[in-house]
Amino acid sequence: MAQHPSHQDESHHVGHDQDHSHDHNHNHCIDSALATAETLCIEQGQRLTKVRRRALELIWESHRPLGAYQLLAKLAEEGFNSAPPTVYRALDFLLGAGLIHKVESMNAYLGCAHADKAHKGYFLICDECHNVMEFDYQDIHAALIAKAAQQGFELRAETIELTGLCAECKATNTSAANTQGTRT
Amino acid sequence: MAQHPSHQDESHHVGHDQDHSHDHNHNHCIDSALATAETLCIEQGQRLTKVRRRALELIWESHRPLGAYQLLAKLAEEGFNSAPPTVYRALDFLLGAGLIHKVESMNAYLGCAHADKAHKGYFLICDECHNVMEFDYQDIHAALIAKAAQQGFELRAETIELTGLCAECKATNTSAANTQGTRT
DNA sequence: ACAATTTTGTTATGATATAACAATTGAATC
DNA sequence: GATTCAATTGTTATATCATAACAAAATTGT
Repeated sequence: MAQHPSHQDESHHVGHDQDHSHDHNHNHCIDSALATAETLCIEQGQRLTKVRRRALELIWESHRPLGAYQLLAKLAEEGFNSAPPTVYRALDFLLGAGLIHKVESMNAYLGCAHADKAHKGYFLICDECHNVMEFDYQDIHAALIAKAAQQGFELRAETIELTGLCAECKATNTSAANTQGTRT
Repeated sequence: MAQHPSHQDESHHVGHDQDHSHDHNHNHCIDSALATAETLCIEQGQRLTKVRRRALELIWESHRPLGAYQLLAKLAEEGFNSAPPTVYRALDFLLGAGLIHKVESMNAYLGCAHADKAHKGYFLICDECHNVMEFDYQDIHAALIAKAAQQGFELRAETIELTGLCAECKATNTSAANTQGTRT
């Protein structure tokens, strides 16, 4: 069900248009994500309609978290309806199915690298280049559940958004402006 | 500098208009927070002007995270300027000084219970009553720094927003609708 | 008082998201 | 195939959250 070999604490790099050779083939990610989505939806009797499917693809194709209106523009280019409810409905569906995350601090949407129903969204967000890396961390997950339970709180979803400076920007920043300034 | 005895992993309850007898005197929190704010600002040569000070008070007086426009309305009632930049400037200042947090998933603002410059915002947010409890957890903090460093990422700020069902709502929910439905 | 800086006032607009209701499509049954 | 019901999409309007840009006023240091 997961599109990556299931390491316990794996990380998934999102972004880096210019250089993802060190990473993996992003097209493979998209294909896997879509396949997973199909399976999940069928299993749950939900309909991955044209606009929902295409929205998911576009989100995956984007190398950064995608804003709702950015996504809407892309959909409109392809002949889909261009009114906001179109995109928000697709996003709601995909969020509900656990196929994407919302990065709250960016008001932007990102393919879920773990396609689970656990609603965990753990992100490293670079202040400079705005690339986002999703990570998983079972120990943290367990600790948070325990901490919540200790307060009598029943945990349903977790959002962790860590901001700072990514490795690339830390390197380039000291010498010159980084190469990832463009956004789209 | 902290307004609570400095437990390692303390929790601070925000909310519960009807019942905070089990908790502590909220007025004390406000007074302490304001005193801390004064001290911090003086130390750093920053000016806690009337509108900034009153904004901070109002945020603390609110028993739930306060939206920018809610705060703006309260300020306007008291004769402050009623245009959005007024409130966003105050919020920016208070955020920058580490005196408040933004709850990203609610677009709302909350007094920082630890008045530190570490920019940690760890929250338990109830889906039902929308009360928010801030907590601190040094082990998680350390683990996140380590995890980030492992990716070459230099951590600057942390946001953890955990949603689910609080103890009160878990109890009341099973029998009847909870008593905290109103939103100010 | 004067100049420099910070803060606030003011107008306008941008960006994100939802409400409400009509029209269409899909799926299940007759 | 026609009928019915539910889910999805279209459409218009509006709510909510946030910032740009520049003018006016207040504060600080000299």
